[in-house]
Amino acid sequence: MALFIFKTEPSECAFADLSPSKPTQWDGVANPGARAHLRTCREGDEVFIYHTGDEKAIVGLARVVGSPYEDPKQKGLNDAGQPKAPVVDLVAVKAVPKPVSLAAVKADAKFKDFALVKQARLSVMPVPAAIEKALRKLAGL
DNA sequence: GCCAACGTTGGC
DNA sequence: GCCAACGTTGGC
Repeated sequence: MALFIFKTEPSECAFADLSPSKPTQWDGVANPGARAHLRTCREGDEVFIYHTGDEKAIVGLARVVGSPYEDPKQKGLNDAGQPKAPVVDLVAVKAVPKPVSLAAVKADAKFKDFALVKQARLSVMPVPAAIEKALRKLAGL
């Protein structure tokens, strides 16, 4: 079971907009690297929702429902025969007890190679197994 | 197929 | 509001 981080503008699709029961389609991912990560999502994977903008913090935990599929608004396959614009459905699990700010992640040397601080403009990324525990702990999970 | 110019994201 | 990072586009 994998853990991911999805970044979002809270004004676009905030964690609070996700429902615990009715899956929300997570679309609009354009960056090729982010899309590649999105294609690796599987049923039951967990997703930290990170708010950009003024908050800059991991605020919630969600869960992947089903498998990635083609964005109905952008159909088509890439060269590898995969959906060109993959989307996944998410349901809310819960708000994290302790939001993890970007500043807190940056301040901890354990996370210095983490994509969240290293790679700008990546809106979907996996959380490496090596730091998963530390990140969960920071979030109070 | 290279690379300069441009656009967008997102932190500061 | 600025600017660094980085993807994309288009001229050659």
